[in-house]
Parts: sequence; C-alpha cells; structure tokens
Amino acid sequence: MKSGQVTIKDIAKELNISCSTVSRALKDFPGISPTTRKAVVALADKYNYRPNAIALSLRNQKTNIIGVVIPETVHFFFSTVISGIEDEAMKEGYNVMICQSNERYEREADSIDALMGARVDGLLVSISRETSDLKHLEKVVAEGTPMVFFDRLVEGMNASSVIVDDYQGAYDAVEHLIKIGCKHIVHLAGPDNLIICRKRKEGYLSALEDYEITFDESYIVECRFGEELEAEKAINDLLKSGKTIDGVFASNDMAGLGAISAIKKANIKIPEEIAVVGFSNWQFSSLVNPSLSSISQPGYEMGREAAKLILEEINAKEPGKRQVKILDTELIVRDSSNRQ
Amino acid sequence: MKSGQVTIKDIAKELNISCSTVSRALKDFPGISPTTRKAVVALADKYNYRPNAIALSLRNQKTNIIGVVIPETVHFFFSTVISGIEDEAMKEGYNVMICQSNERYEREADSIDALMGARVDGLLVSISRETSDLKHLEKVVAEGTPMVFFDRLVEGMNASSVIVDDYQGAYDAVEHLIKIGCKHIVHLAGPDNLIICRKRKEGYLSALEDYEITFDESYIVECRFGEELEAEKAINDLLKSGKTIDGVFASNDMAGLGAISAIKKANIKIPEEIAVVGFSNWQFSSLVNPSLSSISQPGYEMGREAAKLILEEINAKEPGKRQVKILDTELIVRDSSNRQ
DNA sequence: TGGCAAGTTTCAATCGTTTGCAATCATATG
DNA sequence: CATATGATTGCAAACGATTGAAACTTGCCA
Repeated sequence: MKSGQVTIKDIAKELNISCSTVSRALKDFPGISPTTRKAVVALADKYNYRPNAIALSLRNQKTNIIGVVIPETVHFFFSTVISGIEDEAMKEGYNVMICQSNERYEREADSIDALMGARVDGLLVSISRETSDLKHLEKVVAEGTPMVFFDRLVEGMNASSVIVDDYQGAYDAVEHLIKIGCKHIVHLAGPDNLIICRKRKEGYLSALEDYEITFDESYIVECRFGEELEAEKAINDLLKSGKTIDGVFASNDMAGLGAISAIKKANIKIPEEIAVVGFSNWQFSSLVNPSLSSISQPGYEMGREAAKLILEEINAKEPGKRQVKILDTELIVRDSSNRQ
Repeated sequence: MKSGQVTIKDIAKELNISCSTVSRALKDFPGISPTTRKAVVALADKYNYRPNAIALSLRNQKTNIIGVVIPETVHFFFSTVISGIEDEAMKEGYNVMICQSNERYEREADSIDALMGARVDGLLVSISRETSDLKHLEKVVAEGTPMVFFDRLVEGMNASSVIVDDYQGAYDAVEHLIKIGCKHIVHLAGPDNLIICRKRKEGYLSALEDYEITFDESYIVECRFGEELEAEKAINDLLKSGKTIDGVFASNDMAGLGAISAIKKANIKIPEEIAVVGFSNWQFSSLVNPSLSSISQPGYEMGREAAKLILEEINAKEPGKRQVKILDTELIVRDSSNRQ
C-alpha cells in the first residue's frame, strides 16, 4: 500500500468540502446538491477512487473476507473446491484468503491464527491428516467466528459441515465389484483418524455383509499416505502371499493406480481377473491405462455449498442450528472394472 | 468478525489503565513497570489476545497481504506456483489473497480491482488467455502498487517478472526429437497472444533451422484451448491428409495426450513411428500410457521467486530496477519418445 | 425585519492500534 | 521545604470511511 490511491480526504481537499459530503455524494445520499454530487463523482472517476476496504472493515467490524484452510491446493479435488468457494464468495462480494496446512497440524494452527488476526468473517476448514488436537478450532468457536468444515470434518464440534456421502460412495463401489462377480475384494484403506476414511471402510464392510461375502481381516490394508508406491507394494505383497484376489477398492485414486501397477506387473488381467475401483475421480483417472473406475466427488459443488453455509451463518443475527450437508457421489465405471 | 475477540481496550478497561500502556506493555516498550507488564501479558494470554490486523493495516498503511491473480488453480502447474508463493509469503509474515480469472478478462479486471480495494501491498499476476487490453494493469502501476508477473507476462509494462525459459525448453524438446531421428515434426501451438506460446514456437523453429530440417507451414497447428479433443482432431486430420509425421511437439501436455490418442487410434506405434513430447510435465504425464515425455517447469520455485521479488519491491524505499528472472526447464524423457 | 423551514453542509465520534509529548507520581537532593 | 530527577502512565491525534446531530445558508412569509 504505497497508496498512490486517492482517499475521500483527497477529493474533499481538492473540492474544498468536507469528507462527509464526499462520502454522501458517492453513495447517493439525499441532501446533497446536484452540483456538488457531480463534481465529486467526476473527481472520483478521474482519480479512479476505490473505497478503502481496510477502513471500512474497521468501521463496520466486518471484513468481507472468508478464510479457507485446506490441506493442499495441488490436489485436484481441493482445487475444484476452492473454485467453488471463490465463485460463490465473489458473487456475494466477499474475498477469499487461502492458507494451506500441507497436512501439518502446526501449520494449520498457525494459519487459523493468522486468519483470525485478519478478522475474517468466517472460516472454512478441511483439517490436515495430522490433526487430532482440536484446541485451535475450539478457540475459533469460543470467540464466535462462524466456521464450516468441508470434506474432512471433525466430530463433536459445534459447527456445520459439507461432506460427501463417503459411506454410500464406498458401498456403491464395492457393490459394483460384487455385481460384476468379485468375491475376494481387497480394501486399500486410508488413515483411521480421518472420518472420511473410516466411512469408506464402513461402506466396504456393509456391502460385503449385505451380499454375504465372507470378510477377511487381512484384505484390509492401511495406506497411510495415499501414495502410489505404497499401494503397489501392498497389493504386491498380497499377491505374493498367495491370497485369492479378484477385486480392489482403493480409498483414493492414487492408491488405485498403485494397485493397477502391481497387478499389471504380475501379468494379471484387468478387469477380467482383478477389477479395480478408486475414489475421488482424480483428473488422471480417465487418462491412465486401463482407465480407472472411480467414485466422483462433486468438489466444485462442495465449495459452493460450504461458501453458502458460511455466508448464511455470517449473515444470521442469531446463531442458527448446525447443519450437515451431504452431497451425493457418483460411480464412474471405466475399463478397470468394466466386465461385459 | 462477530468479534468476540478481545481488544487492547478490553484489557485496558479490565486493568483500569490506558490503551497506550497496554500497547506498550505488549511490545516490550521501555518505561513500563514490571508489575503492569506482567498483569497485561497475563490477561492478554488468558483472553487469547491477537492484534487486530485491520487496525494495524490502517495505521501503518500496510496490510501485509499479497494479492495473487491466477488463471485457474485447478491446473497442476499453477497450484504448485501457489504453494511456492504461500510458503515464501508466510515465512515473511504475509498473507495471500488469491483470485482466479478463469481465463476471463473481465473477471481478471474485477479481481484486480477487489485486491486493490483491499489495499494489498503487492500483486502477483499471471494474465488470462483472453487478456490483451492492459488498462487494468496500467492503473496498478500508475497507483504505485508493486506488481510482478509470473509465467504469463505482458510486454511493454514496467514490472518485473518470473518466467520459465520457454524458448529453450521448446528447443530442447524438438532437438531431442530430432536426435532420436524425427524429421517431420508437428507443432501443436498455443494461442499467439500468450508470449509463452510464441516463445515455444520460436524454440521449435530454431531447432528445425539449426538441424537443417525443412520447415513446412502446415506442420504448425494452433490449438487455442489446449484441450485433448482439439489436439486429437488436429493430429487426426493431419494423418488423414497423408502427410508424413514422425514426431509431435505439443505446447502443453493435454494437447500431447490428444496427439497420443489420435496416433494410437490410427494404430501407429509410439514412439517407434511417431514420438511425442509435451510441455509442462503435468501430474498425469507419468501415469498415462505410454507415459508422456515433457518439459518440466519449476512451478513451486517460480512461486517462491515471484514472492521474493514482490517482497523485495514492497520493502524497497526507492522503486528499484525491473528484473526478469528466467528459470530453467528440464527435459523429461518418457516412453512416448524413448527410442533405444 | 424577524423568524422559520427547507436545503446543504460540517462536526464529531467511532472502529483498534500506535506514538510523540505532556502529565503525574514518588523519591532524592540542595 | 522546595524543587529537580527519573520512572510511569495518560492524552490526543492519526489512519479512512460513515453517520447522527448540529450548524449554516437561503428564500419566503407575516
């Protein structure tokens, strides 16, 4: 802010009138003579006057800024969420301040502190993989700043959230595998402290139960980091152990890809011998070979819904009820599970 | 800002002292009695006092916010740039405000206006595909707000920039194709109004010239949108026209992928009969089949460098010289151009 | 000519923080 | 006892914009 930008004062001085008059002239307040109004508007135009949002924030006790704390923008899913948030926020005259936690707890806490210091009107949060201590989030609630979780929520917290129906998505994926004939389905699970991962596991288990498929504990392998090699190794180990496998449900697409890798290297046919379904429908999923079936999550819509919820809370005089918005997923069948 | 957050005033009132004293006590100013200081610090701690960044911004005429205008965060490359910007900014105590132009001129102009209204200390800009009118950018410069371009810069503007050596990257890609034996190399070009695309085309032309390969105008096809189908159609048309093709240099990976699609569908072998190289090294490039050779751009580093440059300008008393930082690219050879 | 109303404009306070200067206090010195 | 000294603390203005209330300027009528 080298502030070559003109202020109301500058205009007032040049026209030899008071700031109040300038302010009122610019907002079409009654009681300003047409002459004055025209002179003010002309000068404001000439100098490209823009109201100082900082000054307004201070006076109105409202910044019109939404803070967003997100694990990583480089994930395709999260970047679509950001797009949704931004579009909705911009439409309503809000700006967005984004901080990435890089999946680290400390960075998440620091980010929230910074955003609170900036007096954002509300906070949209998707917690990091590391987060289990909730002090930093409880402070936010205690201080009365509206907060909405998206995708990665926390339990037992007085805040609304927007999530995807992970349970149902997982159920759909596994049901699909069963219906094409799979009876020995491996689940590459995510870390247990993320609710989304627990839900996906539950969906997997329910589908097995509903279709009366015997469950084998060793068919669930936790892939903590959701990385390709991690999953490749997991599947490879299982194959070597001599277990029968005819289907894989991965809790994310990168793991699904790792599974495909391992299976291809073992010269096993996809989907004829082993079918694979991932989760999240990453950008690359349609591009790999074989293309990866997946559960698509409406990221953009999640962003918009989260923004809508937080704006609702910001504009509510009374603290309203907590809401949980659950968005539907969609099974996208591609070559990796397409048995005619 | 429902502002349950405590202010200096609240603390002052509770201790029956003045705001000045509280302020000084919190900043370890000399001339405050240890008793008072301790009482203030204790209370500030108890109430989780955070300085109001808005008030500070107004007083100091400095927001400690960097504005970022970017075409789309959903592009892997741009999201890595954002990470770089954010890391560097956070390290120096700055926050980042991000606006996406979605490749639209009008949205870009609006975003810049919003960020200027928020009195950001500096602006990092990568222009949209649509942008050719520069009025909105010239205003920024005229008003004395530091601005640095990254990746997509504009010419004839008094601002620093961080770019990738697109010319050299393209040259390397084409030279590589020539060295593995290609003599009829198609270039899927990007829109001419983006300097990066013109540079890539120049690199292509130079390499052909240096290696004395006759140039055929019809081997350059412009793909305006950088989409897969667009490129697939372009290559398909060329193949049908009966032209000899043994290499493709695409100005981005999505176009490269389109080329691969078209070639595979025509039952032509990659890389033996036609080799393909893309540009940008998108996340999926290593995952597709055949994996796509590409020119990697250091996105994260570009973000950090851009942030460093803008911080330098913000902190400089005198407006310094304009700098252009050029980052090196790297040719990554994968299956699509790997002839033994 | 005094007075009132309508039409304009200005004053002053506010938001939270900082900071130069003035004020207050206690203690010590002449 | 009066005053100087040093240690603390408070006052007030500033940043830019808004807004209720007060003040000013007209013109007009009795």
